[in-house]
Amino acid sequence: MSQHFSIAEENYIKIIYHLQQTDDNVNTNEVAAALNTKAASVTDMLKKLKQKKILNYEKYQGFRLSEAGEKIALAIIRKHRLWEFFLVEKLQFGWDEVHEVAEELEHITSKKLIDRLDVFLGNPKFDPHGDPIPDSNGKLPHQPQINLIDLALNKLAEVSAVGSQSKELLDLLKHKKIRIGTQLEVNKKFAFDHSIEIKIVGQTSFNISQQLAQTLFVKPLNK
Amino acid sequence: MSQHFSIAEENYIKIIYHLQQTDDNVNTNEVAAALNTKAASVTDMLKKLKQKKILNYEKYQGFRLSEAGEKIALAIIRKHRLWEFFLVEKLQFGWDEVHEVAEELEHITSKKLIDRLDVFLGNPKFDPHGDPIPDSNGKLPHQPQINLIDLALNKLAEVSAVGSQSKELLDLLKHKKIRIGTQLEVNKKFAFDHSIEIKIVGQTSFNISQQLAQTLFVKPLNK
DNA sequence: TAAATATTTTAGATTTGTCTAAAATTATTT
DNA sequence: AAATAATTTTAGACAAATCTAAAATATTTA
Repeated sequence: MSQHFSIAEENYIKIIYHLQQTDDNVNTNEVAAALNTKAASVTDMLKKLKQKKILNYEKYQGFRLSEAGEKIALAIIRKHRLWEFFLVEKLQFGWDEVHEVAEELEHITSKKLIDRLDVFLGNPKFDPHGDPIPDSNGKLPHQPQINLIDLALNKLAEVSAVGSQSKELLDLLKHKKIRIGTQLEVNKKFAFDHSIEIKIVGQTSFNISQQLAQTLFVKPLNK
Repeated sequence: MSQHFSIAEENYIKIIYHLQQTDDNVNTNEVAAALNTKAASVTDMLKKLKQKKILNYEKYQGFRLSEAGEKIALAIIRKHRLWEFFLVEKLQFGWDEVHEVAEELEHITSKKLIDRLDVFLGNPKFDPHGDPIPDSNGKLPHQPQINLIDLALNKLAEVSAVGSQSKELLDLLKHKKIRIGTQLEVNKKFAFDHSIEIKIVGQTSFNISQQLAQTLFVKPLNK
């Protein structure tokens, strides 16, 4: 029946999925960089994935996952995000320390396990970083969020997701006391460096860089 | 620092640990049979484990884990049994369907994860099959008791421990008026469903399921 | 558009864990 | 204690996933 994939294959599938969200054609070097490996190794794996009908790929022409490949990617992402939710909600991990552990847990194969875990956690729709969790059919919940940098002035909004899971970013957010669900508004935008002044509800306002504002996503609240 | 072991190595370490509990010298064929592999493959791995100081091994002379090896084995067994407990208590798996999933989960490396899971589960001392769970230092809980299912017929015994603290189990035990110190004997064992008929001192006898009998531990009394 | 540069693929090696078949060693029988 | 049987190890091969170095192709630039 359904094929089995090695951990190495799964890691390629997942990375290619993420890369093709922004690029319409993924290329070898990007994947090599993301997986911390060499271009030659990537080519070898691409051939294998193509042969397994997971990948649409022609030599030198770039590649994308096939429909079957996307389904597999979403199943892995579902596992990753549900485990992250578990680690934070049930085992009191910080949201900045769950990523590596979830990288291992996402390769546990039992479908029954993950569907039961989903129920046990109360069918969460978003992981601790605000990323949407696919349901057991691979459907992603829709979330109408915008980039913080595009938020209108003095409009209340709620932080709904972060653009990366890097230690550096999470450390900065912890320090600024910004987390998923934090309510804030933008008071001023500075043209000089594109930094913005924000005010978190119940705190005094402060400045954040353009770079930070671009990695934060918010859901406007109708006040 | 502390070495890292592959999944294959961990599986060998675990099997050798289990085998050396009953044999004083483990041999190649036993391991091959237990791991569903060939004797030649076992020999290859033995050399590697010896070189890593995990195994006391001389050609043709049989082998046992070194002290370091036993520590590693106990850490893996700890993970396996805690995950089994989690699956049964939190995700409503049947006690008979957890083994394969736990075989995968036991190789997740994070020590922090497993210690937090331990706390989350309430520091259980026995897994759903009644097997003792090593603590975070690798110490096994002392167990001078036997499983109720192994109690000889018509031999008086005293309930000394329960295999879990789950609400469901405790609810059932309350209803059946079974608590620590209760004196009882087994009158009959039924092969069909492995249920047993027990008689609590001063009460009429009744049947209990295999599952319940396996979560109860008793200390035989010399009457 | 031809040359220079960057990207991608191929060729051939390496490591891990496995295998089969044959040789070496140990254990058992008669 | 010699012959037979069983076990264990060695030798050599293979698949998966990786690597380096070189060749092939595509892209950019002058």
